[in-house]
Amino acid sequence: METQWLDQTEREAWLRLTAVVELLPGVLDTQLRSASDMTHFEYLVLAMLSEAPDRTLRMTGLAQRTNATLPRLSHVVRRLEDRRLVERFPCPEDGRATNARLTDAGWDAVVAAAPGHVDTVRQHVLDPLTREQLGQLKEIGDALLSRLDPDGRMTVLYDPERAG
Amino acid sequence: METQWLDQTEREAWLRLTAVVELLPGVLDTQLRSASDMTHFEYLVLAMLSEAPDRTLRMTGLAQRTNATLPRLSHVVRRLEDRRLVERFPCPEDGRATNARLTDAGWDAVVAAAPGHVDTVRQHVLDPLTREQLGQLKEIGDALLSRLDPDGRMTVLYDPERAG
DNA sequence: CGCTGTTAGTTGTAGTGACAACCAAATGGT
DNA sequence: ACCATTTGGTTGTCACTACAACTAACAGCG
Repeated sequence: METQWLDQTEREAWLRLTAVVELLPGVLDTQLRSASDMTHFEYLVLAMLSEAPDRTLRMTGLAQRTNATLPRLSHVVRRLEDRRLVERFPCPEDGRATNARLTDAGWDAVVAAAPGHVDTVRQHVLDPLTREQLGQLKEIGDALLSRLDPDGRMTVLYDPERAG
Repeated sequence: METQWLDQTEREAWLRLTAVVELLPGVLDTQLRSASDMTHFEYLVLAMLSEAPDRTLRMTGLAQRTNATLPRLSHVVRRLEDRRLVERFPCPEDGRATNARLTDAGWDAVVAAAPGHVDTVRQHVLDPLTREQLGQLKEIGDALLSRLDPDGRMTVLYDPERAG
């Protein structure tokens, strides 16, 4: 079967998506690293913990919420533990599982980093889009994620608890 | 000044964008690496060269077309050169500049990799979107890139030569 | 010319992520 | 009860990227 090449519309959309995917992480990382001495991914980890009940989450759950693989998360959490921002302890209910909990220092770190990060997100992503485009972006994102992560294993998009 | 936190619409859009940005590179890398023994970024480099006149581009131009920094590109091109997919030679017109040219083996490699790559892009990105959403994605991408890369230094979006 | 500044690119090194191998606890069938 | 499988997580190694420092060549100006 012949490969179906991209027509102009497809090419235009694809070109821009790749550019965004290539450039956005760098912008986020640079800001957080210089302002708060942490990676965007580290920020995500801390932020997810900060919103969890008892500031505690199992590694697997944390991995889902941060779109990460378990090995990657394990390394990062160990480093965060070295910096006393997070602590790990075995899960009482399941001997295999490990819980990660945000320390007070970790809480302070997220609280300190959040405003600058949110500003960056506004400046580079939210502000340039119209209200209508935000809605479109959500729909497009859902469509893509249905293929990128069919089982929704990584992306916990709806959180009925919070979606008040 | 108080930080303006994200409302629900903003949060929904942002959450999905981060997930896509986090997951898409992995999908592309995995497919290309297993099928063609190359990174998505390496593929981009080879593909851009393959479309250039004389299959040759200056490092700076190549960096722009691949949304990369010069140091990063330099390392990657050296590795590609080790694999005989690319060759470098000093630019005759400008003693400072270096030209990168795709070798015949490099050409064969892109040609071999392209169909599988395009299929992956179709499956994971293009197919799940409607024609209308493709247009929206282009507009959204342009809006974001106007902030992520204001000078358009990295993103060479329009290529009048090819945009029949 | 010579000096200064800018542009083009390379290289060293330190930090991170991917992948595979591994271990331990739980589950399930017989 | 017992063994096989699955689940949850960690660790080691290797490859890649970012950042900074550096070199070489051009350009402008006195």
